[in-house]
Amino acid sequence: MPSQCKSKIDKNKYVECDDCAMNSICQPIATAQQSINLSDSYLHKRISAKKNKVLFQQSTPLTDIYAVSSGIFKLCQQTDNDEENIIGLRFPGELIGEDALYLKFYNYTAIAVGDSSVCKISVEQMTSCGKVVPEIQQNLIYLLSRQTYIRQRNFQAYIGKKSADSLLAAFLLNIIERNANYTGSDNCIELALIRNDVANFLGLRRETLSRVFSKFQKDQLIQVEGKRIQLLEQKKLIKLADF
Amino acid sequence: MPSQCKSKIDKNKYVECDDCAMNSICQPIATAQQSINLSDSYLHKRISAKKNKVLFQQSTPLTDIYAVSSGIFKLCQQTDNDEENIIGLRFPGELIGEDALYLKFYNYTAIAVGDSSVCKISVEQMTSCGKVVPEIQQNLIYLLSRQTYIRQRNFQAYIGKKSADSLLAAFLLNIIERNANYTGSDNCIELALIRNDVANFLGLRRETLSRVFSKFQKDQLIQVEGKRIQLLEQKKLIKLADF
DNA sequence: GTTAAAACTTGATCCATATCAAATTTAAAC
DNA sequence: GTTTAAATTTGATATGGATCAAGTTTTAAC
Repeated sequence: MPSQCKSKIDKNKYVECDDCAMNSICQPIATAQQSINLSDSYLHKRISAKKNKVLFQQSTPLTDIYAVSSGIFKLCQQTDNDEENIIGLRFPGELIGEDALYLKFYNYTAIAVGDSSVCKISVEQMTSCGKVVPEIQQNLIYLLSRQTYIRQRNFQAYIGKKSADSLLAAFLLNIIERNANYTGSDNCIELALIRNDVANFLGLRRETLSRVFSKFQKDQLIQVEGKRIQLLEQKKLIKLADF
Repeated sequence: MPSQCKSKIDKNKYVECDDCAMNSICQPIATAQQSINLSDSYLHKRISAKKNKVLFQQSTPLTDIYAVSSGIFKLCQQTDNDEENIIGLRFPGELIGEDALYLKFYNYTAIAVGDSSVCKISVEQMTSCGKVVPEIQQNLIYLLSRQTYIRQRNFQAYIGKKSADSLLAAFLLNIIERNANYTGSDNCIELALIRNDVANFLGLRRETLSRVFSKFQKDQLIQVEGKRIQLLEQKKLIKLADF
């Protein structure tokens, strides 16, 4: 039996630090000498970001990496044909910009979908700290290896999928899984994204996406009420998604 | 004018250590005390892997991470419907299995496409070394951040693309870029993969892929001779790929 | 080299998604 | 609250890729 789905997520709710990917590099560290509180040096917590706020622009030099604290961010790239492609989404507890650690430049633009908030770490200052506190290095390794795994899993979810049904099924399962800790539900989500953005991300037209949503509802696979989407038949969706 | 393309790549050619993603964690490290040669402790160089050799099976515990030294490996997953999905390819200089550092389990099966070779690092032994030689940690951070970037870039290349034309264009540009250092060519590749595997990876049927290959040749975008593929109109392909 | 199997290509038809068009619902601005 | 714009849905038609079928080429086995 599916777990109860809260009718509305508290807009002011931040992700728990324990559920945040940045946790390993933002918590106080107990060393032989003392417990260092890093929040004073390189960490800024829960900075508010209004709807459509641009965290950083594609091609600008890396200065900070972020973790989503509340809300959703979309990662966009301009194509040669001057269209905007959404190439990723980030939910509470997830990192933004950490893939620029290697390149030193951001390679997409990050935009707040609705009113949101982020925690922010200065890369320069963290690197300085890392030279004197080895634990920071170890924690960064953990963070990056976890991130590598997540990226791979995300890639697998979409590569080789073409049918609109399997794409939407994969998308819904993916975002609900990624938000389960934050929302407290493993079958339901309040998705602030408009359909147009979802279609853009999946490479479908909005009309097609709308039709698949309608079909899934008719077939009793999902239930939609405004922004709220609930999965009714998780197993059938997994089969559809070809996981 | 496109650079000359060698008619055949030397089958016995290994990737240069300087061009290998594993480089940062496999080279001798100069410490205050001494230069440590890690090849004695956790590194096995250039192990031969015959065609169809399985490096590791999906769901088995992580023991080693690999770098391709020569040849190509395909990463496969079994779906619920018992089909084999190719969810990734690895070329010389690229890592395999490093995304399991977080999960501790491999989440795909790695198979040699043709006769190949790999360098292999024991995770357990490397971790032990890392505790006494801090430089190893720093190098591992570099490696993982680079890998995170590569994954993101790879993801971007395919997400949101549906047309067979754009998928193949993106694929060709992607693999030629990834192999440029190894092959010495930025517009040409000898692809050991059979078309069936390419189609599987891209989520197309082999007939469709064949037709797109034919069309690209007719339109003078590429030139194909057996396994050898040369890009003639890189700019048009970039436009097609919607990069 | 000969034979058999595997890989690749091409054609015809069918179906899923894109496209074009218009109506309806929802959200934002005033 | 009213007005306006944005988002979403639904219908009709066109198109691109899947599917089925058969032939050709390439590769592997002997």
